[in-house]
Amino acid sequence: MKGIREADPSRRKLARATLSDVAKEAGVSVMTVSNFVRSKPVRVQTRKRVEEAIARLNYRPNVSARSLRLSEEYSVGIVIADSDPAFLNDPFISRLVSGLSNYLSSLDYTLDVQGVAPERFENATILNKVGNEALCAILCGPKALRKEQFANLTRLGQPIVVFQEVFQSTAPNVAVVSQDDLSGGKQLGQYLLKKRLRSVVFVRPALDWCALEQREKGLRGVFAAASPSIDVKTLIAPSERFDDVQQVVKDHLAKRTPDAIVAATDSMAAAALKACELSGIRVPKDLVIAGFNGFDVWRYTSPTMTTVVSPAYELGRHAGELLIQRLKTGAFSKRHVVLPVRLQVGESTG
Amino acid sequence: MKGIREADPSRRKLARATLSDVAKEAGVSVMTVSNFVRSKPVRVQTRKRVEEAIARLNYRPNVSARSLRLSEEYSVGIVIADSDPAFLNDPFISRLVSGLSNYLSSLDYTLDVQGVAPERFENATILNKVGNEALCAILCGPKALRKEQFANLTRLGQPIVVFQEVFQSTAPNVAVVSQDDLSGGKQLGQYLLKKRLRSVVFVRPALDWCALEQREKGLRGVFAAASPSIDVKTLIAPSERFDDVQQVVKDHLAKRTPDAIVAATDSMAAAALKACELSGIRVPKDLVIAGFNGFDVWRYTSPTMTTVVSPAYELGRHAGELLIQRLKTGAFSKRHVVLPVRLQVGESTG
DNA sequence: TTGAAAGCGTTACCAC
DNA sequence: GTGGTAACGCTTTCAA
Repeated sequence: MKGIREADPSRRKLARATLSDVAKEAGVSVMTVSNFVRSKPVRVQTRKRVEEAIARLNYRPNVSARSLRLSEEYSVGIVIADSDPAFLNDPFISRLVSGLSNYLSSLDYTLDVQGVAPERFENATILNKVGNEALCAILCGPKALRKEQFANLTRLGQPIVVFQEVFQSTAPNVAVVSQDDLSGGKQLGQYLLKKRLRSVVFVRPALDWCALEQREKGLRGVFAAASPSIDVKTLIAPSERFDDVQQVVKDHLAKRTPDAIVAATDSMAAAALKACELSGIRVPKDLVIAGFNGFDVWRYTSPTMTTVVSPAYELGRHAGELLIQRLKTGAFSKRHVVLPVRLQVGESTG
Repeated sequence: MKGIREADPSRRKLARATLSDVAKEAGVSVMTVSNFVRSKPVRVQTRKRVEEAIARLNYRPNVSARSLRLSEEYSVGIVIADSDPAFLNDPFISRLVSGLSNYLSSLDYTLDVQGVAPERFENATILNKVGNEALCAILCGPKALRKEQFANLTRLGQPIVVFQEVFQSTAPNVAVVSQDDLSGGKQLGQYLLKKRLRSVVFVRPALDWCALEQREKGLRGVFAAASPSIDVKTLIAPSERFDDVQQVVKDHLAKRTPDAIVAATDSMAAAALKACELSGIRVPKDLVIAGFNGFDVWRYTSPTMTTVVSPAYELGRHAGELLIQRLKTGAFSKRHVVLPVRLQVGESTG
């Protein structure tokens, strides 16, 4: 009988070569093979035989068995609450996940990705299996809901990093990683202040989203401190979808033309720009526009968009570092990390 | 002694409650708990005790142990070769992965995501461990390299779906899922034919990329068949980066102005549009522009972009279905799937 | 340097 | 309906 058991079509998985299959094939003991696989010293002569046997049998280690034995999973999960089924499509999220994934890969960790509708967050299967040593989460939805989800995450006991949240982590297993959206709002506000504006409209989606609050707060703070006469209005679009934003801005412009529109994200700013174009309002001549994120959208518009650049990739990478360190040392080195953002001036503000 | 062992900070992971911990706590056997967890019939009375014990101990099943026992991982991996570290940032990839992830989640499967530089593909850790029942892959780079990677993937023995590849799958464990880029090129060509063009420039990155070849082939085929007098040139940008494309198009426009520019993707088309703008060429009046993908970029430009819409999300979803069916039945129902694309006319072609 | 045995947490199988 | 036992593939421990 050969080392590999026959494939059984009724089984889900093809039977694969195991350590002992390789051992038999190479005429050595299991431990010798195991040592070889884990780069422990093995005599050159034996080493060669093992190497050949592995190649012949196409052996690859079974991570489940290894994990079970070591109580280490070498795997991290990320749950992303988003109302869009194409949750990775958000450039903030795609960059963040890329950064996290790359850092983990460099340490031979695996990243499990799962998106979930905000209201079904608790049902995400990734939360109900112990298969990851640690978790990351991006929450979404009304504050009360998020608070509950945050509390439930804490209760899981695993090391967890939550992105872009306002809540304080009360448990030693939870850390929060954010970008400085408050400062982003301030930076943009201070820049716009120089434009001697009298009226500003802040466009945001109806969705309760923590970063947006900070952006608006920073912006309003600057204007309020500088001059009480500047009129700052908030315009709420039914969603952050292009058409919704465009419509809401268009309707507003039909009534009056402000000096500036600041949108919660660049793509919303692009929608506002389109609305201006359709309303015959020239940007930046009649009206200036700015957004947040600084990913790619700012390049595509004409004029190019003034924006506040988000360090999304670094957010993911940073979370990875924090988590791995937590796993290695048993404690988070920091429980709250805030990365800086940076204003990038484009043509849309003159 | 309590059921849960003390946490040992030197260990990577907190010790968690096991089935037998719960069994002791509830005063029943391990099997009863196991049965309960897996929704097998358990007497109501016992059921309640188990339920409480689980809650008290915060028990969650250990997937490694389960996987080991069942030889089922309930996990699929995807390797994405990309020269950009923020590999998920490509909207085609982010949609594809979202579609795959959501389908798998709905069946309680997990998705492991790993990006890798094209030349380091073989080193991707996800390929060297058995921890996924099946794999998906997006290759990238010169054809010869991709062919070798394709062959190596085949050799892994796991069920595999490769996206957007030209190679025939010779092994029963490999399927290829693509979109009909050839037809996309043709559709766009046929539409442009009505514009009575005499000269067309196709802009593409230097990178060898299988979908692009098909798009160009489809496009050229239509023009060649319709009229040998139409001049079709290919303009190669050093990369698909915005600046690179913009520069290359600008340089070309300095020499001559074609009737149409077709770019390999919408973001490249946006770069071409910007180059026209800078060169004082009016779109679509002096020159028409079109791209491929139909994700979001087409909305942001002004004029909006004519494009060929890619079913990226469905590609991912379809691969998921194929893979799960393959795992269940032991054979792929189809070894080659091609999803249709669709022309979407915007303002950039008049 | 190599080998034998125990055990990680779970489930299939068979008794009761 | 419930419980005991063996086994999944691996690594740690201890002996040779």
